[in-house]
Amino acid sequence: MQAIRKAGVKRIYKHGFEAMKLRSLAEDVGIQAGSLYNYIRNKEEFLFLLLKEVLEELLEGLERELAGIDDPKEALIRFINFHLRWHTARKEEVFIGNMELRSLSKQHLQEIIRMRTEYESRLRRILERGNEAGEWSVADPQVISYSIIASLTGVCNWYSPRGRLSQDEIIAIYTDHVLGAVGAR
Amino acid sequence: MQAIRKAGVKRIYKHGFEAMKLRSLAEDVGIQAGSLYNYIRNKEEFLFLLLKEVLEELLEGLERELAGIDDPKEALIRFINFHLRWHTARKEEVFIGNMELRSLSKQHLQEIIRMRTEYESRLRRILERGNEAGEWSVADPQVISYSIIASLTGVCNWYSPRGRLSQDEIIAIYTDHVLGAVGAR
Amino acid sequence: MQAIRKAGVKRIYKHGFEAMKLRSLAEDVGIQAGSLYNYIRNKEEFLFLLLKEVLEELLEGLERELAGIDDPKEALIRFINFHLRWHTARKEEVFIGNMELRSLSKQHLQEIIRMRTEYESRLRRILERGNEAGEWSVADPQVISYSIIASLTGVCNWYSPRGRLSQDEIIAIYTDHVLGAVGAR
Amino acid sequence: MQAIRKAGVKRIYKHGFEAMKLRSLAEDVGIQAGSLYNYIRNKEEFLFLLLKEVLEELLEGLERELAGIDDPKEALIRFINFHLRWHTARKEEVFIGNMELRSLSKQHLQEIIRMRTEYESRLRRILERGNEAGEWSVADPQVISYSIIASLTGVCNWYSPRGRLSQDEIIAIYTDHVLGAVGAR
DNA sequence: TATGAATGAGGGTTCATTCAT
DNA sequence: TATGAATGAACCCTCATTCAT
Repeated sequence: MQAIRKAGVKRIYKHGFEAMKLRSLAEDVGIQAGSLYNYIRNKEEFLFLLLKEVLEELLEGLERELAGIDDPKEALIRFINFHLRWHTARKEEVFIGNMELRSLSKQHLQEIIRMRTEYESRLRRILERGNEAGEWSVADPQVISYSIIASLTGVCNWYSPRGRLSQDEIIAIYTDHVLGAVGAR
Repeated sequence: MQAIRKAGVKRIYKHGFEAMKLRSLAEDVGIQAGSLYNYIRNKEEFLFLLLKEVLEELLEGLERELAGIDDPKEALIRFINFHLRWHTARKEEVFIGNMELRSLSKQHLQEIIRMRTEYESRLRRILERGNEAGEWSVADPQVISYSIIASLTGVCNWYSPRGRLSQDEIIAIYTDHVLGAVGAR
Repeated sequence: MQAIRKAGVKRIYKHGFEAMKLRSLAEDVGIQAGSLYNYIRNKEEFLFLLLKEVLEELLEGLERELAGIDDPKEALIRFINFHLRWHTARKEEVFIGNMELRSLSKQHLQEIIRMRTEYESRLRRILERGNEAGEWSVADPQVISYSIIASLTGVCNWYSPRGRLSQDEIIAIYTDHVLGAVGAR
Repeated sequence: MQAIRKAGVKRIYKHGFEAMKLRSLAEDVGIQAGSLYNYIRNKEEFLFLLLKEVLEELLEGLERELAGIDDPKEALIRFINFHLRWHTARKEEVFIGNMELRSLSKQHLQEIIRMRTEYESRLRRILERGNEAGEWSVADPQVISYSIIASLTGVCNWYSPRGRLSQDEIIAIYTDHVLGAVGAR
């Protein structure tokens, strides 16, 4: 099953979910297409479970990262750090999570959206707490949280482990950038 | 033909390019599927022409917006303004341009990428000119240009003409945000 | 379309509806399987339309046969005559109508059942009118109408145009049999 | 094994033999599909054995019912009685025996047909003996035997233990009906 | 006897595309 | 330019059946 998951992520990342043929996926793991159905109920649900698992791990990871952190600036820095690390390390899964939502059923889409919203709201609350603490003065925490997340997530469009910049360098650049944007440099 | 274009944009935006059936597209404009081929060569080329036209207008628009502007800060402000105005006004086409690249043939993809890169490079050069002019000090203009564009483009994921914020308010928020980020507030 | 219908009846009669492959049906009429879908919406609906048309013609035929007949005995004789003629002449379609109901969707099944019930009720009413007119005395017109119809319909299990008995001989035998059964010989 | 038989009869009666999935059948008796093959050789043979057993019991039952009866009228009455009792009590198995013959292999079909023919011939011989004894005068014993059996068997299309009529009432109606038909009321 | 994973052969259906009219 | 019937290649999914454990 883990092999199917892995092969699925690779294929979906490369060709898109609709273009991924179950026959090819099966071939990747060395079984017949029909045998896949011992592990998945259907193609759409397979995608859903993939995305759900990613989001669950993402949420848990963030939870752990922010546990016990009260200072808003420290929290923001950790958020940036965590988000970038995650979105470079598991770039493929993240990419799928942004691209293939349209292939989900209505029900499944709702659940995924719910989890994403929950994740995003963590950043919004950090920004709000910073406002309250006088750490910075962000005019519209909602919009700015979207802006920051979009900006950070964009990294997985061009990041490569063999690229010019290391993870740490990227994190440094973005951290400085975002802190400047909220006025907390 | 313009009717086909319009219907195409709507359908692709709503369900994705692969999920858009030519039969449905034909129905939208009141003809039979076969008749579409009097206007398009095939489905993939239809997508390509759509995207190309959008990018051409985008590039021309930016050209006009920045014509004769030498001051980097002024240029940056105008870039933000233009990009947001465009990405809220023609949100659907922009969205497609970000999502459906995978459905293009290799050749067509290259051409689209080239145009996108050209567009992005305008912002990078603005950032570089600001560095040279001492207007700000952006550590990595390449990365920061990606960051800014991702952040601005993200607006089309949530913007609605009937939403809480007007175009102008959104522009104000983002302009302040980005200027802060580069240290030119 | 009529060719498809004809080929469909033959195949369903011979191998059963579930066993009829659309590929074979298409082959029978000299087209590809996919082309069938220019004429039918899906396999199940094809069956439904087949059965519905048969039943419509059956009902219309009976209507015409009994039009203006008041005498119950005369009506009964005509019913027997009509039913047998129909069930020998269009034996295959009738057979399908009795065998393949289980392959219909709930909705379609209901509609077919409704038409069958309507047909059966004609005989029941003839029996009732005979009771009222003192022509005969049938204890339970409902049950007896079922019994008569089952008995007559059974003919299509063994009838063959090249068999020992002609249509007319069969009709004579059954007419005498049924009249005796209701006590009107 | 008896559990499988029972579950099989139920499923086949309800959805038809082709529509009965071995997976469902296995689920009904609380095992996996593969385990069924410890009890059956394959799906088709399972059906055959089902039908054969039913017909064997039917034949034996009739044998016992008619043993030592010489009088044709008495024999006819007993035949009607037996057939109806059987076809109401074991309606589901009988129904299958009439509907699912097409799913049998050629060999198996022949054997089943042989048994059915044997059963039917008992009635034909009763009618013939009645003719010889001057008890009645049936023009075509072959056809009339088919007619009577079809009429009686039809009862399992509408009979319900909780219906308007009891088994005994139904038997009374049919007996009177058939005796009238052969002219022996 | 039971499991459960695997097989492999389709089966219905879809859909971009073609082409004679 | 429009039609509509046809193509043909695939695709997802099903299911009886097998077999190592």
